[in-house]
Amino acid sequence: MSRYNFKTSEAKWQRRWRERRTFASHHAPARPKYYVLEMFPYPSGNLHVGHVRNYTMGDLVARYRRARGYNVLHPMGWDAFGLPAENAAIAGGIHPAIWTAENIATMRAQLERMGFAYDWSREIATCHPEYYRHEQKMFLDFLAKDLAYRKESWVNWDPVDHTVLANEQVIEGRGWRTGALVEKRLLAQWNLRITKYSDELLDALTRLERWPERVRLMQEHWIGRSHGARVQWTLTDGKTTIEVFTTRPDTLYGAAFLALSPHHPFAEALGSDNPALAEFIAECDRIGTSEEAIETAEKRGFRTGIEAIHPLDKSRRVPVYVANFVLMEYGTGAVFGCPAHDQRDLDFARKYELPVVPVVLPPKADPKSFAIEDVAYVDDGTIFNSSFLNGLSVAEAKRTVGERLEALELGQRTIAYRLRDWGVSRQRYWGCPIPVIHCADCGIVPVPESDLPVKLPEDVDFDTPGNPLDRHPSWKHVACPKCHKPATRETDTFDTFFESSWYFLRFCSARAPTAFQREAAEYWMPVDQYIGGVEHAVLHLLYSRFFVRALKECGYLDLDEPFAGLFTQGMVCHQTYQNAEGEWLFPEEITSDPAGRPIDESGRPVLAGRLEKMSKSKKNVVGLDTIVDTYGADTARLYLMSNSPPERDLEWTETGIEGAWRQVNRLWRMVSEPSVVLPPADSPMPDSLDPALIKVRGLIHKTIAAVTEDIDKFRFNRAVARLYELTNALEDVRGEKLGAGAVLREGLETLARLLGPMMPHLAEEMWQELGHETMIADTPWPRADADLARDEQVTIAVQVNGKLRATLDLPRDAAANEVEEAALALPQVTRLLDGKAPRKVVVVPNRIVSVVA
RNA sequence: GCGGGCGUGGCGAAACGGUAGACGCAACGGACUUAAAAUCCGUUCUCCACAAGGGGGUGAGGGUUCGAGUCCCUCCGCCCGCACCA
Repeated sequence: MSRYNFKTSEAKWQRRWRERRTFASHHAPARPKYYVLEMFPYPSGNLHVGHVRNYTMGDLVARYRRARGYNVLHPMGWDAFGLPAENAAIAGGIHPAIWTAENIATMRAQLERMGFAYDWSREIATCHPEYYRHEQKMFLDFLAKDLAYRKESWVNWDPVDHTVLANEQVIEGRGWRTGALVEKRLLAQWNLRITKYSDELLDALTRLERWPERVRLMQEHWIGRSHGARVQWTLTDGKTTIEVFTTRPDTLYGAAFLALSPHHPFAEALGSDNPALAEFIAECDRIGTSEEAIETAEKRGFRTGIEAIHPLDKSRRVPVYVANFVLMEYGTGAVFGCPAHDQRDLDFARKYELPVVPVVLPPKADPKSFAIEDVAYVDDGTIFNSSFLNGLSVAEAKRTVGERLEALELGQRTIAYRLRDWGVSRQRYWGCPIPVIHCADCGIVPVPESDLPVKLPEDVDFDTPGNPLDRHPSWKHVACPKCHKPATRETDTFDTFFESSWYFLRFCSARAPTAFQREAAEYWMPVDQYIGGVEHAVLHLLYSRFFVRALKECGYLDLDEPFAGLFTQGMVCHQTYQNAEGEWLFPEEITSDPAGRPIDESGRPVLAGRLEKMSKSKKNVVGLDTIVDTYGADTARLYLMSNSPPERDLEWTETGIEGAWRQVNRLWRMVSEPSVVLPPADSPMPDSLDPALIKVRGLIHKTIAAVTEDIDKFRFNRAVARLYELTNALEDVRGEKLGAGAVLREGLETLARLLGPMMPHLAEEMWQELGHETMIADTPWPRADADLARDEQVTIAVQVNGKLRATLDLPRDAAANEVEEAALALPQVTRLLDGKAPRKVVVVPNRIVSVVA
């Protein structure tokens, strides 16, 4: 019984693909192209099983499309800037560039061992000046087009990483990498004007038909377009006007107060001569970052003593508060409160004993008795208590009041967005330098293009916290390009999402002297199939969509969207173990006591924890090298594609990978020790076959059709099941039947070709063993013969009153009346009909007969 | 709170509105073996029955339909995203 020798086989085919440059892709405008891309990895040190699942899917698609005749681009590179490299430098004294390069070498070798069909000639690493120089140029172009600007603003500060974070990088008030509570800091930093494209980024989502609905919804919500109105309120001091934004101008007559953000300019101005208010504002900032505030989120206000005059009824006054829940960054930083129709305003009004006047009457409610208790009424109804708006619906009132405000020049209808500009400055070393110079006389001066790239200095020290670029003895001191007087470089570097926002363009012409060659990009783009984790649903995917728009505006290329098709795969999970103290344990640390209960090395009981995403901290990581050493790349690839739908999480189990290994050996045995003598390759199929073999041939062609459809629809787990089914059927092909060898050969060759994208080494080995000189990688995808795939006999279910009572085996496409007759003649049916005629009979051709007694 | 998704055997899961549980894992029984591994054959939703056969079954309840895991309504549970966005 021979075992498949994956070690020699996998190395052999990897070498052959490499030597023949099988997967190098070439610009060929006449051919249909297909660009497959997996989100490129951060070179953290080792590839993990989750990466491999992602890349196996991409590789499967790439090889499949190649077999289908497409000119495929399938590149790989490294998202090489980032904090872990810098942290390694701080902890271990190794330079980030060296740490990164070593990790890349390790991970590239791991990718090669998996046999992925990448065009390695296009490999890029974003930390190379040959890469990042181009984004420095882009930034200068953005500056020229006013798509980049510098602004002092309240930013998210991660106290662990000592850097600013973008809004998208703050999850539940914590830094996305460190989990540390984010603080608010007032800093000048560079922003990219993503909000310029708010409408376009939102509206174009509907055209991204091959994106998951959920990702589109997340982006839609993130952009957060709200229709409303701006309304001017004059204060009783007679000189100040406060503008508020509202989505409910129809409730203007229900206004009970005005609330300003603590950072609203007028609030700050009042605070400067009111110590109590200044203290309140300071407190808001303090509490705003504490854990307690995020959990309790108590609404608090400071009554300024000033009143605002109702814009549509000068006789009415409402108090003006400074309130902790009003955000300066959204709308105008000021709101009017209508307690009857907004829950938060109601809570605030109850706390400060403000009047609650309903202005929207629910359907069928009595205007005399309707009152708000603890719950604000937020649904549609009829406007009342509202002067000229009385009797209108909410929608009508919004329009009418909008028109009136505009006529009186007291406001206008407008749109507000949740999306804010993307802050890209990071106070760290291991990133792309921002190519500007600060000059005392000339202000901010862009680095001249001829001076690009601004390279990172190599001689930096990490002994003290903070940004090493800032304290480097010489790097930042330069002459101002304009006036030539001493000036300093910007020492912030770009957010690393800057690099990943355009790498897919660089791959189109990875060695071009410019960022990319326009014709190459316009040929290959957009990416036809992009594959990665859902964690980038707003971050990377939104930034990239913005980038292609910004680059288009700067004249780089004509492209609307970067990714035509997107697939977000699930995570790979694994069993975890914890002891009574909640400490995570490695599986090797666990033994069992005499009663068979799991215990740790010191005899304490162990709890089998829940399935968790593999992570070092939870000690449930399965090492990729161990898997490949034990079972080979194809077995790992097969297991990762089987058992779970690709979008769902996959549980890693030892028994599961062993099952895949059994299948690999079964397939190998079927070709190396076939149960029947096979005719030579390319022999014709005999004219007559045993009926059982005709069925097997039918299955072969059904499998081709089904696997093709499954791969097209990203149902890899079903494709695997289909292939197992065919394998099971081929195992039953025995020599005594007429034509067995020829059918078995057809079946095995089909299997090898269908397995090609999934288990490429084994497929090549099978193909060679079957006597072929060619490679599967160069063999077209098999075609299903529809005539062969069609069954001549079909099994038809017979239901009586909705219950299955019998089945009928009949020739395919039998006439409906014959099928009905046959069904009604069945004893199981006549018994239930009890001599009576059926009330109704429904015949679905080749499927079912439904009899109603 | 708002938005979205999902509930099917012991487990991962299949199922154009048409024979629920394909395929795999695990388990059990058997063959081969001195033995084990590997391999092969068989059983495995559940209940009644020796069997033939029959009843029940896709989170719960209702509805549409000749026919519902699938469509509609109500509820329960789990997961994810956003969260003071005015």
